[in-house]
Amino acid sequence: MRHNGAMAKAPTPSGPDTPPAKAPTASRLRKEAAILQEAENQFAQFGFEGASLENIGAAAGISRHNLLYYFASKEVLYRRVLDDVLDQWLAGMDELSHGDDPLQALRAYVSLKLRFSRERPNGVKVFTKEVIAGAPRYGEAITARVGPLLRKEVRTFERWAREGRIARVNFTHLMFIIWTVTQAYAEQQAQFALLLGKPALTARDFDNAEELIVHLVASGLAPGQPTA
Amino acid sequence: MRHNGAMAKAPTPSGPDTPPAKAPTASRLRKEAAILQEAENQFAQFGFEGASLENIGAAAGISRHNLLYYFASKEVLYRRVLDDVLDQWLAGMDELSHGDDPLQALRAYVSLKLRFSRERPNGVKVFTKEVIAGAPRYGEAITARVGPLLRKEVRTFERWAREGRIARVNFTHLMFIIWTVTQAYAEQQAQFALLLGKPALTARDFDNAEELIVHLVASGLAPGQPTA
DNA sequence: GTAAATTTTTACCAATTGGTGAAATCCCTA
DNA sequence: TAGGGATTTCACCAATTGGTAAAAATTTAC
Repeated sequence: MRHNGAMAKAPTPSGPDTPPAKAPTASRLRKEAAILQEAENQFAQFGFEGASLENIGAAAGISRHNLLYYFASKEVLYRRVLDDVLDQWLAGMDELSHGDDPLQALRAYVSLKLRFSRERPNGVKVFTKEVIAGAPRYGEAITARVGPLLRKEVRTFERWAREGRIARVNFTHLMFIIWTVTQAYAEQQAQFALLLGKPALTARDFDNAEELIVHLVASGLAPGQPTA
Repeated sequence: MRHNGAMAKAPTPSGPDTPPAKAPTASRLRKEAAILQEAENQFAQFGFEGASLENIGAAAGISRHNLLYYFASKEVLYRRVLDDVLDQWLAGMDELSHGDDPLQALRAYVSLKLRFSRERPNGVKVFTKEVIAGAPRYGEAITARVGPLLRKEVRTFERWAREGRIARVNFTHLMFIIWTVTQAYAEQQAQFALLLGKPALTARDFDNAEELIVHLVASGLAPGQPTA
């Protein structure tokens, strides 16, 4: 049950293995951020095995050896990238339960998730590639960090259903579907753009997607329907 | 507008570059099939760059050099894997337009697509990884082969909408969403299983998914609604 | 049974991979 | 300006990468 999450981004101020543990300088943080960003790009395009530290370093303007000074290994770097993505996602999920109106909360969640897909597509891509590969390096974190929040979310849905505010469907799968669809607009951007005959997806395309997704979810959850 | 599709699986019996062009023996076909299958597995797990011909060959029981005798290069092998997947998908898509009842046709399509995801998850994974990477090696085929069928499909939906049999939504995005959701149950199997607390997805899970997906699509397309 | 074609193996290549350990350099503080 | 920690570079490693060319072995055809 190790946590291992991204909260470790701020180095633990004390620990058995890190005697003094000074605060990292601003320049160090800047450099780490630059590395993380390039790592996100490269991992997104080539996956864990396919990406090379050499290229990541070059894109960030430093040598591979220097990169290894900031991040002890490829895997450490990779995990940090995933931690960042998961942090943002989970923060958004937490807000879902807090809304009053179910559909309004769902719309806000879909909107948030789509915005993330639009603004940080590469983060989404790294995560999905990890999952596609069978989550060999991040399965633990998914179980430990996503699982509890998902169950909490499902309980909220079930409460709403008991109150007759939404129809009762399989809420776990509903969450799977919402995740999948919103993330697809990051992952599959290239394909969607090709098929729409344009060089890239526009804000308008994301709006269209949001409208349709919300419409599908809303009509599927409209109370007083044949329960699915 | 080269076609380049998988119909080339059966070697063209005559051509300017292949003087006699004999039919491949059964043993050769068997060996090629074995290689293709292992390639599908390895590409699914490691992506194009991450997978190695050495391992693919080993898994298929032959040496890398021998593999290179059957497939001239890594990229040729990769394309053949994708061709196979696309062939099956497009065949299923073609049937969509042929149904009489829109919802029945959609249900059949969702079911077919999910079955494919269940039976050949690795094929789906290879395709999605290619798309995530920006379709650098298969974009042409997507444009040339998927594009026309998608447009035809959308026209069918629009006809149904004109006839008042389904509500009018953005049908292009609807297809994107149906693709995405059905394929997710292949790609993200590992994550879904983790979050469901089981070692792997079962037939039952796929049934639940199908039920919910069809429910969402059906209620979203129910005629006489606020058009989205 | 021999010739021809198909298949497999061997030898080789230049480039790249992630990573270790030590040396050199830089920069801030006292 | 001297000391000391932080940072960068240098040298090196064993392993692996996709691919070519040719020789060897095997199968097929006559």
